[in-house]
This record gives sequence, C-alpha cells and structure tokens, in this order.
Amino acid sequence: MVTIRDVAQEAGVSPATVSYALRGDPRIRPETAEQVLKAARKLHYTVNLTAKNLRTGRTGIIGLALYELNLPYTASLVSAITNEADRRGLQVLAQQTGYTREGESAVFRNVTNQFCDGTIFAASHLSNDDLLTLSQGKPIVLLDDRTPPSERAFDTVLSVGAEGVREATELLMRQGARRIAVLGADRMSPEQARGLHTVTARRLTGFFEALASGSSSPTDETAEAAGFLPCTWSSEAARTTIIDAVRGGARFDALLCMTDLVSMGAVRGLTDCGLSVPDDVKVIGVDGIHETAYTVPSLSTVAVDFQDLARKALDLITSRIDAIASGEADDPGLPPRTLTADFTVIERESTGGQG
Amino acid sequence: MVTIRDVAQEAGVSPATVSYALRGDPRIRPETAEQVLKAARKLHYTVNLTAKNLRTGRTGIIGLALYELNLPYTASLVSAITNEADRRGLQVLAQQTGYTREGESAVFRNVTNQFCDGTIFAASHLSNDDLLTLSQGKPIVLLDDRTPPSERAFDTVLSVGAEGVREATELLMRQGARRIAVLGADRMSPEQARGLHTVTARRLTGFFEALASGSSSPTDETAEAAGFLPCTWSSEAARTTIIDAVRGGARFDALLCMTDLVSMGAVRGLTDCGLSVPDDVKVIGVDGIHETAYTVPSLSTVAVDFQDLARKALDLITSRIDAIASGEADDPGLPPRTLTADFTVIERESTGGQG
DNA sequence: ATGAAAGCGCTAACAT
DNA sequence: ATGTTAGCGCTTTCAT
Repeated sequence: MVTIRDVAQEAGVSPATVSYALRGDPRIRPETAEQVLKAARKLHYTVNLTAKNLRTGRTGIIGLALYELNLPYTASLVSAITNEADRRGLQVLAQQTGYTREGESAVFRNVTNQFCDGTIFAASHLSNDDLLTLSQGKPIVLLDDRTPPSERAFDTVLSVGAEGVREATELLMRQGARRIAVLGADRMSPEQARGLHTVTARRLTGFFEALASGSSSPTDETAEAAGFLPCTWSSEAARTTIIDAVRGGARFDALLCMTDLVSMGAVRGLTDCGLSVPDDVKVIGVDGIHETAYTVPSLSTVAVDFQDLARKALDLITSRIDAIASGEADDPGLPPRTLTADFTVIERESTGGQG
Repeated sequence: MVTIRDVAQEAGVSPATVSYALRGDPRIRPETAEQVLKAARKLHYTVNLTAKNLRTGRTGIIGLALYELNLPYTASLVSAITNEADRRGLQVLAQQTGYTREGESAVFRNVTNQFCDGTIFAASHLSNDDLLTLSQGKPIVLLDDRTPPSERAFDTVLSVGAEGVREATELLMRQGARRIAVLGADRMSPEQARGLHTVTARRLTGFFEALASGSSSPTDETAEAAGFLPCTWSSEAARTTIIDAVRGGARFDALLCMTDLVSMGAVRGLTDCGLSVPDDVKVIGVDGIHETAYTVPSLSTVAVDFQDLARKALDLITSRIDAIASGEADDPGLPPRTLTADFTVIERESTGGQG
C-alpha cells in the first residue's frame, strides 16, 4: 500500500505538506502542490479512508435502514439515495430491519453506530426516545415519520400524503367512480385521519377531502366511500382481501389502493373473480413503481419523485452532520424539519386511460 | 466517546486486557474477563470499528457492484446478499455502475478500494486484466462471469444457465408449443452458443438441447425454433420488439424470454396486439422475480434461488479474504472457482398452468 | 511556506 | 495471566 509518506518522499516534502497539497490547501505554493500531485499520480496513491476517518471522526458513509430491501418501492429508494449520495461523494450502507423492533435496534447497534455518520431510517417500532438513545448523538432522518408534527424529534421527509391521494381520488371521480373502496387501510373517520399522522392517515385525509369537495361541486352525481378493506401492503394480502370482499358481496366501482403492490394484488384478485379493470372496477395506487407501466392493464398511480425524495433526505442529513462536525455538539441547533417529496399522478389503463 | 482506555480504567486493568477480554481471548482469566465485560456494559462501550480497521486492515464491508439497483432482479440480489452478510457479521455497500465502463471502474476507485475487503461484481465492460489492475489485490467474485471457463481469472457464481432453460423449454413443449421464439437474445447457432459463455449463450444452449432431445423422443409432433427476437432485458424493449414482430408477421406459439422483465413486456406487447397468453402464445421467463406471481396472467419462470446464490458468493469471497488475511499474499492460492446457484421451474398461467 | 510531532482508538508482539 | 509498547495512515496544531 502506498501511503502519504511514500508520496512525501517521492516529492521531496513532508507528509504534512502532502496532506495539505492533496486537499488544495492555499498555504502550499502552487509549484510544490504540483510536485506532490505528480508524485501521487506516479505512485497511484489513494487516501486510506480508514485512517482519515479515524483522524477526522467521519466515515462518509450514510446508513439506510429499511424494513425490507426486496420490494420495488424500497429498491427505488435505495437506488435514488445511492445515486444522490454518490453525487455528493458519500456511500450508502443499506440494511433491512425486517419490520421488527429487534431488527431495527440491531441496525443501530451493529451498523449505524459503527460505520455511519448518520442514518436515513424508516421507523416502525421505535419511539423517538428509543431512537434518541440508539442514535448516540448521530443524526437521523426519518422516512415518513408518524409522530404528530408538534412532537417530532427528528428531521423527516414525507412521501405521498393527502395532496397526492386527493388528486388520485379526484381522477377516479372524474372517470365516473361513484362507490370508491379503500384497499390497504383500516376504517377511519375524517377526524381520526386528521388526528393521526401515519402514512395511511395522511392519505385518507386526501381521500376524504376529495369526497367532500366533490359533493359540493355541481356534478350530477356524487361519489361516496364504499368501505375500507384493510390488508398489509403486499400483493398477496391485497389479492386475498379483494377475493374475500367480492365473494362477501362488497359493492364498489373503484378501488383506492394505498400502494402499487396493493393495486397489483387487487387487479389480480379482481381478475380471479371475473371482474374487469377498468370496466367493472377502476383501480389506482400510490408509489409509482416501475412495473405498474407494464402490467395488464397498466396501473394508474401517484408516483413519488424518488430523486427529489433522495435529495431532500440527503440535504437534511448532511446539514446535521456538518453542524455536528463544526462543533455544535450540545447545541440545540436547528429544530426538526419536515420536507415533502414531489409527486406526479400518472393516468393509465386501470382508471380508463391509455396504456 | 467511550474508549477501551475508559473501560480499562473502570475495570482496573490495562487496555490490552480489555481488548483481549472483549474478544474472548482464552488467555484472560474468566473473572477478569467478567470484570471487563461489566465495566464495558456499564459505560455503554462499543468498539470503534474505524480504529479497529486501521489496525487490522479489514473493514468487514463487502462491496456489491451491480449495473442498476432499481430492478427486481438486482433488488433480490441486494436483499439476499445483505441478509447473508448480516448473518456472518459483515456489511454490504451496494453500488450501481450504470452499464458503463467508466461507472464500473469508478466503483473500484471510490468504493471498493477504500471501504471494502472484497467485491461481488456483475461485470460487463471490464476485462479480467482491467479487474486485476483495479482490484489492487482485493478479492473479487463475479456474478455470471462471461469469460470461458478455461480463462477464468476470478471466482464466479452463475445464475440460471443451460439446465434451467432446458427445463423451461421442455415445459413449453409439454404444453403443446411447436414454434418457440426466443425473446431477448441475438440469433446464435447451437455451436456458437456452446462456444460463448455469456448468460444468453448458456441459456440458449439449454434451449437447443431441449429442442434436440425433443425431436428424438416419440412424440407425434416436434417443436422448432421460430426465430430470435433480440432486445435488451427491459419490459419496454420487450414490449416494442414483440409488437413489431407480430405486426411484421412473425409466427410463434410460445416465447422463451431471457428474463422475467422481458416476459412481462412480452405479455404486455402481445396483449396490445390482441393476442392472448397462454391461449395464443405461451410465455416463460427466467429469474423468479416476485412480481411474476401477481401479473395477469401469472408468469411461469425459472426462479433463481437467491439465498443459495448469496451464500455461494459470500463463501467464495470470505474464503479469499481469509486467505489473504492469513498472509498468503503473493501465494498462487486456490484456483478460480465456479459455482452455480440452484433454481426451480415455476409453472404458472402463462404456460397454461394454474395461477 | 513548510516541517515536526502528537495523537485518533485499537490490536498484537513482546515483555514481565 | 496481564501489562507495555509500538504502530496502522492520516490530519492538525504548533514551530520554524
């Protein structure tokens, strides 16, 4: 391994000068710097980040802890965040927590606290207090934090919420839906939805808003909620839930699905029951995963702008890391910030649009 | 930050003793070790991996360089490899190279050589010589290495090849297919296929084998190759290729698709042309990505056993890392090894089976 | 403008 | 059975 000393010797200067020159410190005379650079290139020198990190206390690695890596949505997240990190000269260590409290805290113990300057985290079982303890003072950015805005303890970036789902619901109504069932959410009143801050609650708020404003508009007919069909956000759960619902006599002409995986399962279940999408039932989902474009029928969706989300998450975390590095350890610092990722409603065949 | 010295002081021993005790070195008396452990717990001590790494020259991080992270197949790879690494106390740094030579070598320069003890790599543009230079002596395990077995310079684990595709083709024939077109592969003779060692060539070899053995069996009719429809392995490319082929008068009653994403696009394209799967055309793919179970119709596939693949890749790389650590630097060491991941043929609706 | 020197926290000879 | 010591490669005062 070629070290800074080798370069120093080659260039006829001291290791300190090499260190400065390599990072473009203005104190080094241009000609000297040039010598150093030449020597470094000649010897194929690369910094040893481990040594640098030991010295500086930073690793340049951002942890990314998600419930599961093998899902189209999380794969998009990993991809977008890795790209954006790369652009900033950072690395990403992705972990899966497996929906368990144990898995989540293990990630902090074994990974974040060891390797990472900070962590982007989709929490499910850990409270803010748990996180405060586990994070050991390192920054955390939450993905879709579910604590009420007033009680937030961490920066967070939110994916599609009320606004996106309101537009989705309006699209369904515009296409003639009159009885819209919600798939993938527990029954909730508009008041409850507004009081809670889970992803589901935020999305349902948009659903209720659309319904409410629709009924006050001068359309001849008006749409109504045709019930809640709770299920986990997997295609399998969605499929069986829909089959049971249809066999149980549920009546709806449209399905608002909480995610795209749910809408894929829904279409599959509807097909199993001999129902046609979009003729008998219109379907829309949320997330904007890639495969929605190629299913039969193609699926309408509220697509998260993953690049925007990644950018926001990294802005948030790097600003915290920098703040800590510049010695604001016990400083109260910036208050927790909440950012929302952009989205686009994509209209496809499942709501009666073009493929 | 609490260091090994703090623990030493608390336990009334030397830092070295703490280091030994913490790693269960038998030289330390049990009672002493107990004292140390208690002190460490009391102070919430955790090793500083950066320091440990600087000292030992290992990081416990495995690089994973794939052309693209946001694909169902690669997401499965990331997930399985991360899980398996976790089980072995290792971390995974996933990177996307973006199909470019530049991206591939950048990963080595910026990531692997800095952070990783070794890299699991899906190469496309780099030659063995390039890799030898870039790897700087750190182990590399290739995914689906395309160099001929006799010229292999690295360990590799192969995904589905001839065997899996032979079984897939046989399934198609058993279901009555007589004119099987191949989607996602360039035209190739059986001899060419056997001489090349790309994923495509290995798979085509299986296709030709099935065709050849089928014609010598006592079936009344015999299947034949109905042409090659080259396209990249994306749903979009598959879809447009199929549409063009059908409009151009191509005649086939079955499609052997090189990947599942290709078969998803194929079904979509066939549907666009008013053809039905499996009635008009039977379709099978390769990979075993999750979403094939929920499409309409559900897709038959040759499913890679991702866990098995991950296990094999990590066995390979850890054995190399350990060999290097135990001082066999310039040793010729083990010759390059080739392992093949297990697979299962899954029969679903697209070949006329159950959903 | 550059160099000397002191560590960052840990491990592994080597000494006791 | 445990302690002393010498670094791993780098950055960063502090001298010169």
